[in-house]
Amino acid sequence: MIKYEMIANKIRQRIQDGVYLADSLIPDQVSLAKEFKVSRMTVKKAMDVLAFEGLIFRKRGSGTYVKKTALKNGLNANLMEYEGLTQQLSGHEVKSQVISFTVEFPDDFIKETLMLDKHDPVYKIIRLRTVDGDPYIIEHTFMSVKCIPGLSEEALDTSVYQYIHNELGLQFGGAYRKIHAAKSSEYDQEYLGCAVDDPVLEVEQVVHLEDGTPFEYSRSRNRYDKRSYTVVDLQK
Amino acid sequence: MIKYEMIANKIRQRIQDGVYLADSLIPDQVSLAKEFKVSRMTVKKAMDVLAFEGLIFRKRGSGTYVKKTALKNGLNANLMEYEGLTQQLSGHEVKSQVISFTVEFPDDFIKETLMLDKHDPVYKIIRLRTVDGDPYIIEHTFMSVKCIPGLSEEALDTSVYQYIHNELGLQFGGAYRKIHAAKSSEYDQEYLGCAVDDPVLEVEQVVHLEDGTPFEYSRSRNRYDKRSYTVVDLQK
DNA sequence: CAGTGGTCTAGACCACTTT
DNA sequence: AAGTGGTCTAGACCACTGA
Repeated sequence: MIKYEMIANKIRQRIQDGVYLADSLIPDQVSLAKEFKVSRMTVKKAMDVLAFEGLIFRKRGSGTYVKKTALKNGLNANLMEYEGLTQQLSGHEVKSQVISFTVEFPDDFIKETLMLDKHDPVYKIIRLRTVDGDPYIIEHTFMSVKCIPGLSEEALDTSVYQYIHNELGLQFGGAYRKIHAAKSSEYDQEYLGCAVDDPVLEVEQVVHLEDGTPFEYSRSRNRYDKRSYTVVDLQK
Repeated sequence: MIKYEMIANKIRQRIQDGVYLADSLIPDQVSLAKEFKVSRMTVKKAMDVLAFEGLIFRKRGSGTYVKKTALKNGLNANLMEYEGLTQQLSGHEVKSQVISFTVEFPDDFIKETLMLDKHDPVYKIIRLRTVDGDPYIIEHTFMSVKCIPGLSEEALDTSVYQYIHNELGLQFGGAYRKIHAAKSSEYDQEYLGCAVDDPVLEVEQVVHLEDGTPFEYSRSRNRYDKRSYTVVDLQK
């Protein structure tokens, strides 16, 4: 439907198919505009998309090149976004076991973090995530009831994010994450089945809606031998 | 010089100054185009910049709004990019102590990771980074000599990245990072001065040039009680 | 239905690189 | 000097929102 996306898709396909080789020039914008029968601005916008994805880079006066790493990091880099554990480990049996699901009034920290009034209740969720039966992550989540009404244990079993997006029609606006190493607590050891001297990888995050409203604060403690956190920095 | 950047700067300033309030509408693109005496496309491009920075969001048919979190996360979020430790902790005395600086031929892993021939030498650098005299990070770095010729101990004392950018005139193309928790080794304990049962936060990274050439592989082991890794996800 | 932002055009000028 | 990508214009049409 949208022209510049269709052109971006076609060029991306050509890179993937080796029509345009890594580390070499691709046709100039004027030629591509002629080929696709669009204006040059539209071609440029398609190129902006591919540059954003890290597939190409441009040198003014010189031309547009395919990056050396286009095929290696390229296509899946975008899919590696944080969509929960479910999407990341396809081919394995990923399960969520709800250990507790309650509602309470927020303490001062949660109240400030989620920009709530002290009388606004929050869900408090503790979930154990297992892969092929082995415990990987124990996750403590606080979510604003005001933002996310009608959350049920059923939605927890599948994907909370799908519930928010599909059922409530809300858009995400991003997240702020802090990653630590920590000593495992007895609680971690019990649920993750890790040794007393095993550390854990803790990911603390605040997730926002499109308008900036923070709706979730969570801390997930990951078995250090099973999980790492990856970041792709595309130097925008 | 560039119009859309100047307009973006002015609008950003107005958000910062409270002329445009958080969680409320800003003037439509046609009005702004008239005010700044430019075409609407140019205003839109300025808005694209601010949307990318997470300051505003747009709803087709409705208007352009300032995000609730514009002031809180907004301006510094972009500066928080990875520029080494030096920029992150201003006001403290950050020092780099070079523990070893040698050149050798790459092992198989480094050869593959940096896309080298087995006869291409690499720098091997071990540095201890201290803040106000306290050890924070021990960093093992491998850099391609072919990519970064003429690296000296002098450049290590200040900033390797500045040397690459200013002296060699090379552009960065981003990085791929993997963050783990790990048990501290005797080596860590010696240099970081941490206890036997202290974990470390390990950041493993491959840094690329603009054209995709990987020029650095490094593993930095951080004192778990002093350092964490933060990620801002703007949901592009 | 009026107003909003998103897309697209055809053409212009500019900054820059390469020959 | 020729060719590249970046910016900008004035105007058009579209999809969507909200009164």
